[in-house]
Amino acid sequence: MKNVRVRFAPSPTGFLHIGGLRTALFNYLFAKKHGGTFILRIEDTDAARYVPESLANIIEALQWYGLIWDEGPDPLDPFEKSIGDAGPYIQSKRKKIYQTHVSELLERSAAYPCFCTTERLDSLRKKQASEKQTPRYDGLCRALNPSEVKSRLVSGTSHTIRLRVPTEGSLTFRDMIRGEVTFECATIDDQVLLKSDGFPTYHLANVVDDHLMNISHVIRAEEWLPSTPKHILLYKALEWTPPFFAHLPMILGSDRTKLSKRHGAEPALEYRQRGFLPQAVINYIALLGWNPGGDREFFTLNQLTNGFSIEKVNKAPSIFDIQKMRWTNASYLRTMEPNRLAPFARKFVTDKEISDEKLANLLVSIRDRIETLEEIGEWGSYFFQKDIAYDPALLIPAPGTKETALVALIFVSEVLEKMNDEDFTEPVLRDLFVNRIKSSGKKNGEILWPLRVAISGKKASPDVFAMMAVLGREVITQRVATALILAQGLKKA
RNA sequence: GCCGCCAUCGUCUAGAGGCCUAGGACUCCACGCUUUCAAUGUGGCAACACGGGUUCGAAUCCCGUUGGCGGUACCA
Repeated sequence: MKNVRVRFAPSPTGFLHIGGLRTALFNYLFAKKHGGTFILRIEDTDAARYVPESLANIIEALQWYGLIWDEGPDPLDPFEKSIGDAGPYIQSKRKKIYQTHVSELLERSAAYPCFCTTERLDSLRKKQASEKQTPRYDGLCRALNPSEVKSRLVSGTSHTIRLRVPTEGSLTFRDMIRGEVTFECATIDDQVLLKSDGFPTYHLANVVDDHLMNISHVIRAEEWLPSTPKHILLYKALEWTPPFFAHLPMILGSDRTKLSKRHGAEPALEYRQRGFLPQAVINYIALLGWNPGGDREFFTLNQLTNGFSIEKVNKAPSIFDIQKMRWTNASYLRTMEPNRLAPFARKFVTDKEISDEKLANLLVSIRDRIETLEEIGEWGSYFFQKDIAYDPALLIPAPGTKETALVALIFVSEVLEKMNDEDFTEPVLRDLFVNRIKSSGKKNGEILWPLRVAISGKKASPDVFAMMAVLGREVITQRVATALILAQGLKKA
Protein backbone atom coordinates (compact mmCIF):
# COMPACT_ATOMS: atom_id res chain seq x y z
CA MET A 1 0.00 0.00 0.00
CA LYS A 2 1.38 3.36 -1.00
CA ASN A 3 1.04 6.67 0.73
CA VAL A 4 -1.28 5.69 3.50
CA ARG A 5 -2.75 8.74 5.18
CA VAL A 6 -5.46 8.28 7.78
CA ARG A 7 -7.08 10.61 10.23
CA PHE A 8 -8.80 10.52 13.57
CA ALA A 9 -11.37 13.28 13.51
CA PRO A 10 -13.11 13.83 16.85
CA SER A 11 -15.37 16.77 17.52
CA PRO A 12 -14.73 18.77 20.66
CA THR A 13 -18.21 18.31 22.05
CA GLY A 14 -17.10 16.20 24.98
CA PHE A 15 -14.23 14.24 26.37
CA LEU A 16 -12.61 11.38 24.52
CA HIS A 17 -14.30 8.10 25.39
CA ILE A 18 -13.35 4.47 24.95
CA GLY A 19 -15.06 4.21 21.58
CA GLY A 20 -13.17 7.20 20.24
CA LEU A 21 -9.94 5.90 21.66
CA ARG A 22 -10.43 2.59 19.87
CA THR A 23 -11.11 4.37 16.57
CA ALA A 24 -7.97 6.45 17.09
CA LEU A 25 -6.01 3.31 17.93
CA PHE A 26 -7.04 1.43 14.81
CA ASN A 27 -6.24 4.43 12.65
CA TYR A 28 -2.88 4.71 14.33
CA LEU A 29 -2.13 1.00 13.92
CA PHE A 30 -3.14 1.05 10.28
CA ALA A 31 -0.96 4.07 9.55
CA LYS A 32 2.08 2.70 11.34
CA LYS A 33 1.68 -0.75 9.88
CA HIS A 34 1.87 0.67 6.38
CA GLY A 35 4.48 3.30 7.07
CA GLY A 36 1.83 5.97 6.64
CA THR A 37 0.77 9.17 8.32
CA PHE A 38 -1.60 9.47 11.26
CA ILE A 39 -3.46 12.75 11.28
CA LEU A 40 -5.51 14.41 14.01
CA ARG A 41 -8.24 16.71 12.78
CA ILE A 42 -10.66 18.58 14.99
CA GLU A 43 -14.21 18.79 13.67
CA ASP A 44 -15.63 21.76 15.50
CA THR A 45 -18.29 22.85 13.05
CA ASP A 46 -21.09 22.88 15.59
CA ALA A 47 -20.66 26.02 17.65
CA ALA A 48 -23.67 25.18 19.79
CA ARG A 49 -22.26 21.95 21.11
CA TYR A 50 -18.69 23.11 21.54
CA VAL A 51 -17.13 22.28 24.89
CA PRO A 52 -13.98 24.31 25.44
CA GLU A 53 -12.11 21.85 27.68
CA SER A 54 -12.67 18.94 25.38
CA LEU A 55 -9.93 19.80 22.90
CA ALA A 56 -7.35 19.77 25.66
CA ASN A 57 -8.79 16.54 26.97
CA ILE A 58 -8.62 14.81 23.60
CA ILE A 59 -5.05 15.92 23.08
CA GLU A 60 -3.96 14.87 26.53
CA ALA A 61 -5.69 11.52 26.31
CA LEU A 62 -4.18 10.61 22.93
CA GLN A 63 -0.77 11.55 24.24
CA TRP A 64 -1.17 9.59 27.45
CA TYR A 65 -2.15 6.50 25.53
CA GLY A 66 0.81 6.97 23.22
CA LEU A 67 -1.17 7.60 20.04
CA ILE A 68 0.96 10.42 18.76
CA TRP A 69 -0.15 12.08 15.54
CA ASP A 70 2.21 12.95 12.73
CA GLU A 71 0.10 15.85 11.55
CA GLY A 72 -2.47 17.89 13.39
CA PRO A 73 -2.79 20.64 15.96
CA ASP A 74 0.35 21.41 17.91
CA PRO A 75 -0.29 20.09 21.43
CA LEU A 76 1.37 23.14 22.95
CA ASP A 77 -0.79 25.65 21.12
CA PRO A 78 -3.50 23.73 19.29
CA PHE A 79 -5.47 26.71 18.08
CA GLU A 80 -2.64 28.72 16.63
CA LYS A 81 -0.03 26.21 15.59
CA SER A 82 -0.03 22.92 13.79
CA ILE A 83 2.31 20.15 12.77
CA GLY A 84 2.26 19.31 9.06
CA ASP A 85 1.52 21.19 5.82
CA ALA A 86 -2.09 20.24 5.18
CA GLY A 87 -3.46 22.41 7.95
CA PRO A 88 -5.03 24.12 9.59
CA TYR A 89 -6.36 20.93 11.17
CA ILE A 90 -9.17 22.63 13.02
CA GLN A 91 -12.23 22.92 10.87
CA SER A 92 -13.51 26.19 12.25
CA LYS A 93 -10.40 27.73 10.74
CA ARG A 94 -11.23 26.35 7.31
CA LYS A 95 -14.62 27.96 6.84
CA LYS A 96 -13.67 29.72 3.61
CA ILE A 97 -12.38 26.53 2.03
CA TYR A 98 -15.75 24.84 2.41
CA GLN A 99 -17.59 27.82 1.03
CA THR A 100 -15.58 27.86 -2.20
CA HIS A 101 -16.42 24.21 -2.77
CA VAL A 102 -20.05 24.86 -2.08
CA SER A 103 -20.03 27.49 -4.83
CA GLU A 104 -18.61 24.92 -7.16
CA LEU A 105 -21.40 22.48 -6.29
CA LEU A 106 -23.99 25.22 -6.82
CA GLU A 107 -22.58 26.05 -10.24
CA ARG A 108 -22.81 22.45 -11.26
CA SER A 109 -26.29 22.23 -9.88
CA ALA A 110 -25.19 19.38 -7.66
CA ALA A 111 -26.51 21.36 -4.73
CA TYR A 112 -29.23 23.92 -4.26
CA PRO A 113 -30.21 26.58 -1.74
CA CYS A 114 -33.01 25.68 0.63
CA PHE A 115 -35.04 28.42 2.26
CA CYS A 116 -37.20 26.22 4.42
CA THR A 117 -37.40 27.24 8.03
CA THR A 118 -36.66 25.00 10.96
CA GLU A 119 -40.32 25.24 11.88
CA ARG A 120 -41.47 23.97 8.51
CA LEU A 121 -38.94 21.17 8.59
CA ASP A 122 -40.04 20.16 12.08
CA SER A 123 -43.72 20.02 11.24
CA LEU A 124 -42.92 18.19 8.02
CA ARG A 125 -41.10 15.51 10.00
CA LYS A 126 -43.89 15.25 12.51
CA LYS A 127 -46.46 14.84 9.78
CA GLN A 128 -44.41 12.18 8.02
CA ALA A 129 -43.86 10.33 11.25
CA SER A 130 -47.55 10.30 12.10
CA GLU A 131 -48.30 8.97 8.60
CA LYS A 132 -45.68 6.25 9.10
CA GLN A 133 -43.56 7.67 6.32
CA THR A 134 -39.80 7.98 6.35
CA PRO A 135 -39.00 11.44 7.66
CA ARG A 136 -37.07 13.26 5.00
CA TYR A 137 -36.86 16.52 3.13
CA ASP A 138 -39.70 16.82 0.63
CA GLY A 139 -37.68 18.72 -1.95
CA LEU A 140 -39.74 21.90 -1.89
CA CYS A 141 -36.80 24.20 -2.66
CA ARG A 142 -35.25 21.73 -5.04
CA ALA A 143 -37.87 22.65 -7.59
CA LEU A 144 -37.68 26.42 -7.16
CA ASN A 145 -37.15 28.28 -10.41
CA PRO A 146 -33.82 30.12 -10.86
CA SER A 147 -35.23 33.62 -10.80
CA GLU A 148 -37.07 32.94 -7.58
CA VAL A 149 -33.88 31.59 -6.06
CA LYS A 150 -31.97 34.62 -7.18
CA SER A 151 -34.39 37.10 -5.72
CA ARG A 152 -34.50 35.34 -2.38
CA LEU A 153 -30.73 35.17 -2.31
CA VAL A 154 -30.43 38.86 -3.15
CA SER A 155 -32.89 39.77 -0.43
CA GLY A 156 -30.69 37.91 2.02
CA THR A 157 -33.19 35.25 3.06
CA SER A 158 -31.73 32.82 5.50
CA HIS A 159 -30.97 29.53 3.79
CA THR A 160 -28.97 26.34 3.78
CA ILE A 161 -27.37 24.49 0.89
CA ARG A 162 -28.55 20.97 0.20
CA LEU A 163 -27.08 18.16 -1.83
CA ARG A 164 -29.14 17.20 -4.86
CA VAL A 165 -29.39 13.45 -4.47
CA PRO A 166 -30.49 11.41 -7.53
CA THR A 167 -34.02 10.14 -7.18
CA GLU A 168 -33.34 6.85 -8.91
CA GLY A 169 -30.70 4.19 -9.05
CA SER A 170 -28.55 2.75 -6.37
CA LEU A 171 -25.11 3.30 -4.98
CA THR A 172 -22.68 0.53 -4.15
CA PHE A 173 -19.33 0.85 -2.47
CA ARG A 174 -16.80 -1.50 -0.97
CA ASP A 175 -16.08 -1.40 2.70
CA MET A 176 -12.77 -2.94 3.72
CA ILE A 177 -14.40 -4.73 6.62
CA ARG A 178 -17.88 -5.46 5.35
CA GLY A 179 -17.46 -5.93 1.62
CA GLU A 180 -19.99 -4.47 -0.77
CA VAL A 181 -22.75 -2.31 0.64
CA THR A 182 -25.62 -0.97 -1.44
CA PHE A 183 -28.11 1.85 -0.82
CA GLU A 184 -31.02 2.91 -2.96
CA CYS A 185 -30.69 6.58 -3.87
CA ALA A 186 -34.38 7.06 -3.27
CA THR A 187 -33.81 6.39 0.43
CA ILE A 188 -31.08 8.99 0.71
CA ASP A 189 -32.13 12.41 1.94
CA ASP A 190 -31.06 15.71 0.40
CA GLN A 191 -28.44 16.33 3.03
CA VAL A 192 -27.72 19.84 4.25
CA LEU A 193 -24.13 20.72 3.36
CA LEU A 194 -23.90 24.28 4.53
CA LYS A 195 -25.85 25.56 7.50
CA SER A 196 -27.49 28.96 7.56
CA ASP A 197 -24.72 30.24 9.81
CA GLY A 198 -22.20 29.58 7.07
CA PHE A 199 -20.63 26.58 8.77
CA PRO A 200 -20.41 23.30 6.89
CA THR A 201 -22.09 20.21 8.23
CA TYR A 202 -20.01 17.17 9.07
CA HIS A 203 -20.67 15.65 5.68
CA LEU A 204 -19.29 18.51 3.65
CA ALA A 205 -16.37 19.38 5.87
CA ASN A 206 -15.42 15.75 6.15
CA VAL A 207 -15.33 15.12 2.42
CA VAL A 208 -13.56 18.35 1.58
CA ASP A 209 -10.93 17.87 4.22
CA ASP A 210 -10.35 14.22 3.52
CA HIS A 211 -9.71 15.13 -0.10
CA LEU A 212 -7.58 18.18 0.59
CA MET A 213 -5.59 16.36 3.24
CA ASN A 214 -5.06 13.48 0.86
CA ILE A 215 -6.64 10.90 3.11
CA SER A 216 -6.26 7.45 1.59
CA HIS A 217 -8.39 5.42 4.00
CA VAL A 218 -11.30 6.57 6.10
CA ILE A 219 -11.46 4.37 9.20
CA ARG A 220 -14.33 5.35 11.46
CA ALA A 221 -17.10 3.88 13.60
CA GLU A 222 -20.03 1.96 12.13
CA GLU A 223 -22.49 4.71 12.91
CA TRP A 224 -21.13 6.46 9.81
CA LEU A 225 -21.96 3.65 7.45
CA PRO A 226 -25.41 5.02 6.49
CA SER A 227 -23.97 8.41 5.57
CA THR A 228 -21.19 7.03 3.42
CA PRO A 229 -23.32 7.05 0.23
CA LYS A 230 -23.92 10.77 0.72
CA HIS A 231 -20.20 11.26 0.99
CA ILE A 232 -19.54 9.27 -2.15
CA LEU A 233 -22.14 11.34 -3.99
CA LEU A 234 -20.24 14.42 -2.87
CA TYR A 235 -16.93 13.08 -4.13
CA LYS A 236 -18.58 12.39 -7.46
CA ALA A 237 -20.13 15.85 -7.65
CA LEU A 238 -16.76 17.44 -6.94
CA GLU A 239 -15.07 15.09 -9.39
CA TRP A 240 -12.81 13.68 -6.75
CA THR A 241 -11.78 10.09 -6.18
CA PRO A 242 -13.19 8.77 -2.91
CA PRO A 243 -10.84 7.17 -0.39
CA PHE A 244 -11.21 3.59 0.82
CA PHE A 245 -13.66 3.12 3.66
CA ALA A 246 -13.59 0.88 6.70
CA HIS A 247 -16.38 0.99 9.27
CA LEU A 248 -15.39 -0.32 12.67
CA PRO A 249 -17.87 -2.28 14.79
CA MET A 250 -19.29 -0.42 17.76
CA ILE A 251 -18.29 -0.98 21.35
CA LEU A 252 -21.40 -1.47 23.46
CA GLY A 253 -22.14 -1.40 27.16
CA SER A 254 -23.12 -4.43 29.20
CA ASP A 255 -26.78 -3.91 28.25
CA ARG A 256 -25.85 -4.04 24.56
CA THR A 257 -26.58 -0.42 23.86
CA LYS A 258 -24.20 2.32 22.89
CA LEU A 259 -21.55 2.77 25.53
CA SER A 260 -22.41 5.45 28.04
CA LYS A 261 -21.53 6.58 31.53
CA ARG A 262 -24.01 4.13 32.95
CA HIS A 263 -21.78 1.25 31.82
CA GLY A 264 -18.75 2.57 33.59
CA ALA A 265 -17.42 4.17 30.46
CA GLU A 266 -15.73 7.24 31.77
CA PRO A 267 -13.69 9.58 29.66
CA ALA A 268 -10.68 7.62 28.41
CA LEU A 269 -8.39 9.70 30.58
CA GLU A 270 -10.37 8.79 33.67
CA TYR A 271 -8.73 5.38 33.62
CA ARG A 272 -5.47 7.10 34.49
CA GLN A 273 -7.10 8.30 37.69
CA ARG A 274 -8.54 4.88 38.29
CA GLY A 275 -5.10 3.31 38.31
CA PHE A 276 -4.91 1.76 34.87
CA LEU A 277 -1.77 1.57 32.80
CA PRO A 278 -2.15 3.05 29.31
CA GLN A 279 -0.55 0.02 27.66
CA ALA A 280 -3.02 -2.29 29.43
CA VAL A 281 -6.03 -0.30 28.27
CA ILE A 282 -4.66 -0.17 24.74
CA ASN A 283 -3.99 -3.90 24.81
CA TYR A 284 -7.51 -4.60 25.99
CA ILE A 285 -9.39 -2.39 23.55
CA ALA A 286 -7.26 -3.50 20.61
CA LEU A 287 -8.68 -6.97 21.16
CA LEU A 288 -12.25 -5.68 21.08
CA GLY A 289 -13.29 -6.31 17.52
CA TRP A 290 -9.91 -7.38 16.32
CA ASN A 291 -7.68 -10.39 16.79
CA PRO A 292 -4.56 -11.41 14.92
CA GLY A 293 -5.82 -15.00 14.99
CA GLY A 294 -4.59 -17.13 17.85
CA ASP A 295 -4.59 -17.47 21.60
CA ARG A 296 -2.27 -14.67 22.48
CA GLU A 297 -3.52 -12.10 24.99
CA PHE A 298 -0.69 -9.63 25.44
CA PHE A 299 0.70 -7.19 22.93
CA THR A 300 2.76 -4.02 23.12
CA LEU A 301 1.75 -1.15 20.88
CA ASN A 302 4.56 -2.18 18.53
CA GLN A 303 3.43 -5.75 18.41
CA LEU A 304 -0.12 -4.63 17.75
CA THR A 305 1.17 -2.50 14.91
CA ASN A 306 3.12 -5.33 13.33
CA GLY A 307 0.25 -7.77 13.55
CA PHE A 308 -2.48 -5.38 12.55
CA SER A 309 -4.61 -5.99 9.53
CA ILE A 310 -7.85 -4.20 8.83
CA GLU A 311 -9.31 -7.26 7.10
CA LYS A 312 -9.18 -9.11 10.40
CA VAL A 313 -11.38 -6.58 12.13
CA ASN A 314 -14.67 -8.20 13.13
CA LYS A 315 -18.02 -7.05 11.84
CA ALA A 316 -20.04 -7.68 14.97
CA PRO A 317 -20.14 -5.18 17.80
CA SER A 318 -18.48 -6.08 21.09
CA ILE A 319 -19.25 -5.38 24.69
CA PHE A 320 -16.90 -3.48 26.92
CA ASP A 321 -16.05 -5.65 29.92
CA ILE A 322 -14.36 -3.73 32.69
CA GLN A 323 -13.64 -7.02 34.48
CA LYS A 324 -11.41 -8.29 31.73
CA MET A 325 -9.74 -4.93 31.38
CA ARG A 326 -8.93 -5.04 35.11
CA TRP A 327 -7.46 -8.49 34.64
CA THR A 328 -5.35 -7.23 31.75
CA ASN A 329 -4.19 -4.33 33.87
CA ALA A 330 -3.34 -6.65 36.76
CA SER A 331 -1.28 -8.80 34.45
CA TYR A 332 0.73 -5.78 33.35
CA LEU A 333 1.18 -4.68 36.94
CA ARG A 334 2.72 -8.00 37.88
CA THR A 335 5.44 -7.62 35.31
CA MET A 336 6.50 -4.25 36.69
CA GLU A 337 9.57 -3.70 38.84
CA PRO A 338 8.50 -2.59 42.31
CA ASN A 339 10.54 0.59 42.11
CA ARG A 340 8.66 1.57 38.97
CA LEU A 341 5.49 1.29 41.01
CA ALA A 342 6.86 3.56 43.73
CA PRO A 343 5.94 6.86 42.09
CA PHE A 344 2.30 5.77 41.97
CA ALA A 345 2.36 4.76 45.63
CA ARG A 346 3.75 8.12 46.69
CA LYS A 347 0.40 9.82 46.63
CA PHE A 348 -0.83 7.57 49.40
CA VAL A 349 2.07 8.39 51.68
CA THR A 350 0.97 11.07 54.09
CA ASP A 351 2.68 11.80 57.38
CA LYS A 352 5.86 9.80 57.04
CA GLU A 353 9.27 10.27 55.56
CA ILE A 354 9.67 7.02 53.69
CA SER A 355 12.62 6.06 51.55
CA ASP A 356 12.12 4.86 48.00
CA GLU A 357 13.76 1.63 49.02
CA LYS A 358 11.29 0.95 51.80
CA LEU A 359 8.43 1.81 49.55
CA ALA A 360 9.72 -0.57 46.87
CA ASN A 361 10.03 -3.35 49.43
CA LEU A 362 6.47 -2.83 50.45
CA LEU A 363 5.29 -2.88 46.86
CA VAL A 364 6.82 -6.28 46.23
CA SER A 365 4.12 -7.90 48.28
CA ILE A 366 1.33 -5.55 47.25
CA ARG A 367 1.96 -5.83 43.55
CA ASP A 368 0.44 -9.28 43.12
CA ARG A 369 -2.67 -8.39 45.04
CA ILE A 370 -3.89 -5.38 43.10
CA GLU A 371 -5.62 -4.95 39.77
CA THR A 372 -5.25 -1.18 39.58
CA LEU A 373 -2.74 1.27 40.98
CA GLU A 374 -5.54 2.84 42.95
CA GLU A 375 -5.73 -0.26 45.15
CA ILE A 376 -2.23 0.29 46.48
CA GLY A 377 -3.81 2.62 49.01
CA GLU A 378 -6.08 -0.05 50.40
CA TRP A 379 -3.46 -2.73 50.61
CA GLY A 380 -0.85 -0.51 52.15
CA SER A 381 -3.06 1.47 54.52
CA TYR A 382 -1.31 0.00 57.59
CA PHE A 383 1.88 1.41 56.19
CA PHE A 384 0.77 4.82 55.00
CA GLN A 385 -1.11 5.74 58.16
CA LYS A 386 0.54 6.23 61.50
CA ASP A 387 -2.34 4.89 63.56
CA ILE A 388 -4.56 2.10 62.46
CA ALA A 389 -8.07 1.43 63.67
CA TYR A 390 -9.85 -1.88 63.62
CA ASP A 391 -12.39 -4.05 65.38
CA PRO A 392 -10.52 -5.83 68.22
CA ALA A 393 -12.64 -8.96 67.65
CA LEU A 394 -10.69 -9.40 64.44
CA LEU A 395 -7.70 -10.41 66.57
CA ILE A 396 -9.29 -13.76 67.35
CA PRO A 397 -8.14 -16.45 64.90
CA ALA A 398 -10.64 -18.65 63.11
CA PRO A 399 -10.72 -21.61 65.45
CA GLY A 400 -10.08 -19.78 68.73
CA THR A 401 -11.23 -17.48 71.51
CA LYS A 402 -10.16 -14.32 73.29
CA GLU A 403 -7.60 -16.41 75.14
CA THR A 404 -6.10 -17.74 71.92
CA ALA A 405 -5.53 -14.17 70.80
CA LEU A 406 -4.02 -13.16 74.13
CA VAL A 407 -1.70 -16.13 74.22
CA ALA A 408 -0.58 -15.43 70.68
CA LEU A 409 0.10 -11.75 71.29
CA ILE A 410 2.04 -12.51 74.47
CA PHE A 411 4.01 -15.13 72.59
CA VAL A 412 4.83 -12.57 69.91
CA SER A 413 5.80 -9.92 72.45
CA GLU A 414 8.23 -12.27 74.08
CA VAL A 415 9.91 -13.07 70.79
CA LEU A 416 10.05 -9.40 69.89
CA GLU A 417 11.68 -8.43 73.16
CA LYS A 418 14.82 -10.30 72.32
CA MET A 419 15.14 -8.86 68.82
CA ASN A 420 17.27 -6.03 67.46
CA ASP A 421 16.59 -3.61 64.65
CA GLU A 422 18.98 -5.56 62.43
CA ASP A 423 16.88 -8.68 62.80
CA PHE A 424 14.01 -7.01 61.02
CA THR A 425 14.53 -8.47 57.61
CA GLU A 426 12.05 -10.78 55.97
CA PRO A 427 14.15 -14.00 55.98
CA VAL A 428 15.33 -13.57 59.56
CA LEU A 429 11.85 -12.86 60.84
CA ARG A 430 10.31 -15.72 58.96
CA ASP A 431 12.96 -18.13 60.09
CA LEU A 432 12.74 -17.10 63.71
CA PHE A 433 8.98 -17.06 64.05
CA VAL A 434 8.33 -20.23 62.14
CA ASN A 435 10.89 -22.10 64.25
CA ARG A 436 9.60 -20.71 67.53
CA ILE A 437 6.04 -21.57 66.66
CA LYS A 438 7.05 -25.05 65.65
CA SER A 439 9.02 -25.77 68.82
CA SER A 440 6.20 -24.45 71.00
CA GLY A 441 3.86 -26.96 69.37
CA LYS A 442 1.50 -24.28 68.09
CA LYS A 443 0.11 -23.82 64.64
CA ASN A 444 1.17 -21.01 62.33
CA GLY A 445 -2.32 -19.68 62.00
CA GLU A 446 -2.86 -19.41 65.75
CA ILE A 447 -0.03 -16.96 66.09
CA LEU A 448 0.24 -15.30 62.72
CA TRP A 449 -3.43 -14.38 62.38
CA PRO A 450 -3.53 -12.19 65.48
CA LEU A 451 -0.15 -10.79 64.55
CA ARG A 452 -1.39 -9.89 61.09
CA VAL A 453 -4.37 -8.04 62.49
CA ALA A 454 -2.24 -6.31 65.11
CA ILE A 455 0.00 -5.00 62.37
CA SER A 456 -2.43 -4.24 59.58
CA GLY A 457 -5.83 -4.01 61.19
CA LYS A 458 -7.14 -6.12 58.33
CA LYS A 459 -8.05 -9.73 57.74
CA ALA A 460 -6.48 -9.68 54.34
CA SER A 461 -3.03 -8.20 54.02
CA PRO A 462 0.37 -8.77 52.47
CA ASP A 463 2.71 -11.28 54.02
CA VAL A 464 3.18 -10.77 57.77
CA PHE A 465 6.96 -10.86 57.66
CA ALA A 466 7.10 -8.51 54.70
CA MET A 467 5.01 -6.01 56.66
CA MET A 468 7.19 -6.40 59.74
CA ALA A 469 10.39 -5.86 57.79
CA VAL A 470 9.07 -2.72 56.19
CA LEU A 471 7.59 -1.16 59.33
CA GLY A 472 10.54 -1.95 61.59
CA ARG A 473 10.92 -3.12 65.16
CA GLU A 474 9.69 -0.05 66.93
CA VAL A 475 6.37 0.25 65.11
CA ILE A 476 5.70 -3.48 65.29
CA THR A 477 6.39 -3.64 69.03
CA GLN A 478 4.10 -0.69 69.52
CA ARG A 479 1.26 -2.20 67.48
CA VAL A 480 1.52 -5.56 69.19
CA ALA A 481 1.35 -3.83 72.58
CA THR A 482 -1.74 -1.92 71.48
CA ALA A 483 -3.33 -5.11 70.24
CA LEU A 484 -2.68 -6.80 73.57
CA ILE A 485 -4.57 -4.07 75.38
CA LEU A 486 -7.42 -4.26 72.89
CA ALA A 487 -7.60 -8.02 73.23
CA GLN A 488 -7.79 -7.81 76.98
CA GLY A 489 -10.78 -5.52 76.64
CA LEU A 490 -12.65 -8.14 74.68
CA LYS A 491 -15.63 -9.87 76.23
CA LYS A 492 -15.21 -13.46 77.07
CA ALA A 493 -16.15 -15.58 74.10
C1' G B 1 -42.14 2.77 10.38
C1' C B 2 -38.19 2.98 6.69
C1' C B 3 -32.89 2.07 5.39
C1' G B 4 -28.38 -0.40 6.58
C1' C B 5 -25.14 -3.56 9.37
C1' C B 6 -24.57 -7.85 12.34
C1' A B 7 -25.32 -13.01 14.68
C1' U B 8 -19.76 -19.13 18.01
C1' C B 9 -19.80 -20.24 25.72
C1' G B 10 -22.69 -14.79 30.30
C1' U B 11 -18.32 -11.63 28.00
C1' C B 12 -13.81 -11.06 24.48
C1' U B 13 -12.64 -14.38 20.74
C1' A B 14 -10.13 -18.82 17.42
C1' G B 15 -12.45 -20.93 13.22
C1' A B 16 -11.56 -18.96 5.39
C1' G B 17 -16.28 -26.70 3.72
C1' G B 18 -13.58 -32.24 6.19
C1' C B 19 -7.98 -30.94 11.14
C1' C B 20 -14.48 -29.38 15.44
C1' U B 21 -17.29 -35.21 20.08
C1' A B 22 -15.86 -26.48 18.39
C1' G B 23 -9.91 -24.27 20.86
C1' G B 24 -8.05 -20.06 24.09
C1' A B 25 -9.00 -15.90 27.60
C1' C B 26 -12.19 -13.19 31.39
C1' U B 27 -15.93 -14.40 34.99
C1' C B 28 -17.81 -18.41 38.18
C1' C B 29 -17.01 -23.22 40.86
C1' A B 30 -13.80 -27.21 42.96
C1' C B 31 -9.10 -28.88 44.41
C1' G B 32 -3.56 -28.09 45.40
C1' C B 33 0.04 -24.64 47.59
C1' U B 34 -0.39 -21.48 52.06
C1' U B 35 -0.17 -17.48 58.09
C1' U B 36 -4.99 -14.29 55.68
C1' C B 37 -6.12 -12.30 50.94
C1' A B 38 -4.06 -12.60 46.51
C1' A B 39 -0.77 -14.57 42.96
C1' U B 40 0.13 -19.37 40.97
C1' G B 41 -0.93 -24.73 39.47
C1' U B 42 -4.71 -28.50 38.12
C1' G B 43 -9.60 -29.56 36.83
C1' G B 44 -14.82 -28.22 35.88
C1' C B 45 -19.52 -25.54 34.11
C1' A B 46 -20.64 -23.07 29.59
C1' A B 47 -21.68 -21.59 22.66
C1' C B 48 -22.10 -22.53 16.55
C1' A B 49 -29.96 -18.13 17.26
C1' C B 50 -33.86 -20.88 14.30
C1' G B 51 -35.71 -23.04 9.57
C1' G B 52 -34.77 -24.32 4.70
C1' G B 53 -31.33 -25.26 0.82
C1' U B 54 -26.17 -26.29 -1.82
C1' U B 55 -22.59 -30.42 -0.92
C1' C B 56 -20.31 -37.04 -0.23
C1' G B 57 -19.57 -33.51 3.97
C1' A B 58 -21.43 -26.89 6.83
C1' A B 59 -20.09 -23.22 12.69
C1' U B 60 -18.04 -22.08 7.86
C1' C B 61 -21.57 -21.02 1.31
C1' C B 62 -26.92 -19.31 -0.28
C1' C B 63 -32.08 -17.93 1.08
C1' G B 64 -35.66 -16.90 4.75
C1' U B 65 -37.17 -16.06 9.94
C1' U B 66 -36.05 -14.18 14.55
C1' G B 67 -33.14 -11.16 17.44
C1' G B 68 -29.53 -7.22 18.38
C1' C B 69 -27.29 -2.72 16.97
C1' G B 70 -26.77 1.68 14.10
C1' G B 71 -28.90 5.54 10.98
C1' U B 72 -33.16 8.25 9.82
C1' A B 73 -31.07 16.76 12.36
C1' C B 74 -29.18 23.50 9.81
C1' C B 75 -25.25 16.93 15.76
C1' A B 76 -21.04 14.78 14.85
